[in-house]
Amino acid sequence: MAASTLTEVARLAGVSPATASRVLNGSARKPGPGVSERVRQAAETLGYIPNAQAQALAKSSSGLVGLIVHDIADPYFSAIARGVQEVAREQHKMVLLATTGGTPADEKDAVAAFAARRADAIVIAGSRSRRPEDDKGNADLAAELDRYCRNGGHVGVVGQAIVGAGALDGYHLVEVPNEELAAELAGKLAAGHSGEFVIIGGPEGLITSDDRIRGFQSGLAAADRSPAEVLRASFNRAGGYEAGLELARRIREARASGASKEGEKPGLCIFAANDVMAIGATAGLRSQGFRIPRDALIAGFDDIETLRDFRPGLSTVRLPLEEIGRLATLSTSGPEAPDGDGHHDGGAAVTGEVTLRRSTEWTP
Amino acid sequence: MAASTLTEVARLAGVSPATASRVLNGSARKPGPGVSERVRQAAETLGYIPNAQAQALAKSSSGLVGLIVHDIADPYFSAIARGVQEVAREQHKMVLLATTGGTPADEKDAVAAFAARRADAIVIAGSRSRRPEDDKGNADLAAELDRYCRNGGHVGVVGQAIVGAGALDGYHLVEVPNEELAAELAGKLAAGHSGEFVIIGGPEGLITSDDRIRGFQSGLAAADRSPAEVLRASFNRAGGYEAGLELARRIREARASGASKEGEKPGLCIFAANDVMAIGATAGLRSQGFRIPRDALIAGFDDIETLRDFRPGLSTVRLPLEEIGRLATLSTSGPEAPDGDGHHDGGAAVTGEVTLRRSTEWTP
DNA sequence: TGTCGTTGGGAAAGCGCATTCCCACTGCAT
DNA sequence: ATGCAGTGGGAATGCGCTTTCCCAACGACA
Repeated sequence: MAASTLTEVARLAGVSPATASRVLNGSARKPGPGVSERVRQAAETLGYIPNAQAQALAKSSSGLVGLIVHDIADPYFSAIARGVQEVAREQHKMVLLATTGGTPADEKDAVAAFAARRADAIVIAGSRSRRPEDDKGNADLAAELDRYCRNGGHVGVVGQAIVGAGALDGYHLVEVPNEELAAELAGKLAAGHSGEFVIIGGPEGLITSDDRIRGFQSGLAAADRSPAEVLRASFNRAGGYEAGLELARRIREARASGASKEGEKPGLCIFAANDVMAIGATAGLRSQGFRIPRDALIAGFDDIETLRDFRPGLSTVRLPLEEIGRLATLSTSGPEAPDGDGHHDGGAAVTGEVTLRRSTEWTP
Repeated sequence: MAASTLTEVARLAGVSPATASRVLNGSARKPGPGVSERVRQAAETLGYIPNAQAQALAKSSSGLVGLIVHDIADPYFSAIARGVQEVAREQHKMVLLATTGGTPADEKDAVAAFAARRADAIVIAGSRSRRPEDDKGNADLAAELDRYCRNGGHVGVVGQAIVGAGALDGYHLVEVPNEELAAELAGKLAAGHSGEFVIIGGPEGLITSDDRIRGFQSGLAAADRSPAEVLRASFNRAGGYEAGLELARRIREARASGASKEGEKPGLCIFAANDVMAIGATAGLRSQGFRIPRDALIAGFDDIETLRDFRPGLSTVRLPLEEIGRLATLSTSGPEAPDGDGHHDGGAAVTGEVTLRRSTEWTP
């Protein structure tokens, strides 16, 4: 038994398919009440479910929103996904999920797949990269996106503009003031910590990471502190863990050389470019017997939900992740917001909040 | 500029649409090499992207996998989602996401939407409910699913059979031995704890929760212990937190009445029906000044990834969540596995592992 | 009473593709 | 030279729905 079609419903109701279509889907023309009732009855008894594919084909709009993330199980992305999902639901759309691990080539494939499905909008979360080895991939991705936009698609980008993408209509950006917030964080940390700073960042070229690092450094500079050394690792917990091990080694050396002592105010304050790295670093340090904030201070970025139950409370920058997902999605469908701030589209901007917790608070 | 169509490609290549279709999509009939090359060229220069909607309509198979979860930002679900996503990717399918908060009515809507999109398969994660107030919703959901299956759809269910769904072909179950594992956990905990047990469960009727509670009780019984009292709360962190507050009150009373003393081996061992509840409960207790495992022992269930960085290490039952997602998805597309175990389909089963950590380990 | 605007419904033309025929042509055995 | 299977390509149909166009019936107005 195949699913019943509009034609069958129409026949049962004794009307034409055209009429049936008019009553069952929100058409401009409203048929007479008697007819409507008959059609609705027929649809009910047949258990009619409209074929969305056919609808999409006929009116070339699919009711689909594509979402591209690095990893859906990463709390940062799943929070954004929740926001996207909410808006999609409100708009009676469905979200199509693609996870890419951040590889531009995979992201390009995802965009192509979304385009093939004629998704009404695409939301891209996750940092773009500027690494030379990704140039080719980025160019391809940008080309794919441009094509998608030229064909009438809308893309909402979280964080930063797509490298190399044209300034087309259809691009919408949710700006995250990573640099400013990182600077502010640095300032506040510098006020409470007189020792050294070190940064755990993602791979060089990862824009979000770079922005945060740059911001942090400039914040340090503004507080008359010398620039922090930057450790590079992958932009996830594993990377943070690695870096944590390395830092443990250094602390141990400092202790051995007498440059610092256990029980003293820690000489090191770590800034990890995102929370999961901070968590990883904490785990790495802990595995070597070091404690936060006893032996080192540490701060992260994002304020992912997981932190609520992380001990010690991690200092970080609160980002309204769910809201970011919402905004990115809304921007793709919203009214063509009047442009006033120099962007080529009505992009939205969010703000964050520096949140100091116990991980950067040393008490004798 | 609208996206170019197969017909345009065909015209450019100087062939018929039929031929173009044959070369660009894996058809059984392979056109001659000269023609193929021309068509491919034309497609390339036009930037042709096949319209998946039209393809789906024509061959009635959409390459879509629907995934239904309660909340995509819950680590339990996002881990499963990751598994589903992986398999989908391997099979060159895309996943459609729906989050329902566990409401049967919403789940029914999601199934209908997936059916409308002619999803090749639907994976339902998240516990079904048996509560009377959900009877109607469950029945509707089951009816919707039955219809979907009868129309040739495949559904993969995580955990337990759909209440009220017929024993149709098309249902595939990934069995999770919640009851057995909970019993095993109870046994191991009873070996190390001579005091009282209390269970924090989800709402009565939530099958996963009920299964785990029943298992835990029978495990206690097997160890000659009296049944634990069951506290009911919502099946998430907030529910756990509530329960944690209540338990804090009780511990305080016990202390006040002299029934227990601070610094003594805790008289209470808590079993939360899932990890996020356990985490919530821990937070609730902590907010009242109580510590784990100093003032109470606690264990959870699932071993979500978040636990890796949760202190104290939470005793739990390790479930291969990602694998569960994978299996559920594979089961919907796999070979019609020979049936031998009495199920009406080739359902898969996973196993878990009791994992004891510091949260249930009291040291003076 | 005749004409004109309105209304409610049907017929038909796609939307972009897959696929089933069908045809022209080749190479081979008879 | 005739028949045949086999091959590579095109024409046409249909997937299920929307939407434009068209037509009949109806009321109102002069």
